[in-house]
Amino acid sequence: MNSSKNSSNDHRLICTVDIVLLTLREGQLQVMLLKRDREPFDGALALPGGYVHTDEDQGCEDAAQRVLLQKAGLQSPYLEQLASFSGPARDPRGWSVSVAYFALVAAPEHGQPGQHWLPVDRLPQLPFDHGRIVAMAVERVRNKSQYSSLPVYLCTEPFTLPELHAIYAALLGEAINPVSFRRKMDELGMLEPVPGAKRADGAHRPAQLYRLKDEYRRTLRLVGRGLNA
Amino acid sequence: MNSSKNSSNDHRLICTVDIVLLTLREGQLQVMLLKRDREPFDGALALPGGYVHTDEDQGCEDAAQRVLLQKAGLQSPYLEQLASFSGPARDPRGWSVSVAYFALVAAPEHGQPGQHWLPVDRLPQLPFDHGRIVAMAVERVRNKSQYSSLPVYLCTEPFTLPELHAIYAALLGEAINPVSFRRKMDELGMLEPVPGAKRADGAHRPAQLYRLKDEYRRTLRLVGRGLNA
DNA sequence: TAAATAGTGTCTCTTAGACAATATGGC
DNA sequence: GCCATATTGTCTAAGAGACACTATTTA
Repeated sequence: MNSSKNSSNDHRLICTVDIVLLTLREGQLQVMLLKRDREPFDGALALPGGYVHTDEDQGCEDAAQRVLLQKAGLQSPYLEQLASFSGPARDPRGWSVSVAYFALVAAPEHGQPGQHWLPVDRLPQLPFDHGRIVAMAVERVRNKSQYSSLPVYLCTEPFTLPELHAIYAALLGEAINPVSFRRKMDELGMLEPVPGAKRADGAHRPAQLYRLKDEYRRTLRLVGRGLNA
Repeated sequence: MNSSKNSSNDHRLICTVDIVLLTLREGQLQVMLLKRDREPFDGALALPGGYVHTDEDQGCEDAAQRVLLQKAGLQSPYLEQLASFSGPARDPRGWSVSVAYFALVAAPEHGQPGQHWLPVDRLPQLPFDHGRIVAMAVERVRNKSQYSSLPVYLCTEPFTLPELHAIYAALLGEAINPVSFRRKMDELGMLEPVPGAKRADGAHRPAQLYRLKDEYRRTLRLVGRGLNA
């Protein structure tokens, strides 16, 4: 049965990667969108993405890194697979699978030309199913922020504890007890003070600068019991 | 540049789904494997899987449900997307993407013919990258069991609290304080006692039987602060 | 030295775990 | 009634939040 479908070519389909590149600026989680320069949806703002190149990529994550470098000029920020999205209708070119990733970076000083950073809570309608993809990425990031060190990847090193505290609070959308916050960061043992370095930022006591310990630079740390926000 | 690759056919590739079907029997998490009846790896034990059928599936999840029905005779147990696995070498047929799902079922009375249930902690070498896929599924399930109602999908309804307690303990691999466990289940408000129904199981007080409230039948509940095991 | 934020000490409150007491069915 | 496990009550301990206090800088 079904012999007419059994050539393996019948099972080949379009496979792309899409990147939800997130940062925090002005206290808001923002996503990077690019203006598309080809059909479909030529001219629309959309997630950076592209085809998987089977001749060079060793996996979809390679494709994601490639897209990130080419389209955002970024080398290896925090990158995590989000989920795959698939179906006959999400891409007008036909039945497709997109393996979506999300990446976190510290707010870039100068965006590259053509990059548009938009607050994730006030996005226009996006092409394909990019709206859903962004929504899932945001949910994942907010959720993980409750019980992990994920938000450090939104900071430029070195950073102060008050700065990191503000980032957690912005992500979670609520105040976090500063005493508990310090206790937790202390327990995690992931940060080390930069000797003698402080950040003065007004007419008051300057804050100690911290950096990630090397051994935690590429690893998430989990907070016992979460931040209990 | 690259104009030689720009026909969309160059970007089509093999896409499959694989299912990690898990259950708990004899206090162990076990995974269902099938003996493959074709190349590659003809005759080897492997995860049930199959090609995505672009002519009938509305998405990879449809394909997963289809595979689950055809190969395990199961209709819609708990099913969740795990992750996608891809690369040039994982499948000898060429560069491929597999969207992996995991599913939970109560221990089936009589396995279907050809099904092999093996404890996840003592698996032989598996073909493709199925070993890695199973490992990730197990990690996900154990992790989610710490702070959600996921394990109820491993129970046959109705069940008693001591039964559910034993399932959590087996999954997490450690004792759980029974008083805290009851408190948590109570707070979740997800279970309701089946009026008058008890399960007698020896020369002692029988236990109250519970069932999932309808509104929670397809939803995970999250435990505040987890089970703190 | 006043103002302002950084950072610490400590008390309180919530919640998890320990343990003891009670309940109930089979024998 | 005895045994074994179910179920509940209550005390204790650990950890989170509140709040007050000290530290350190600029103006």
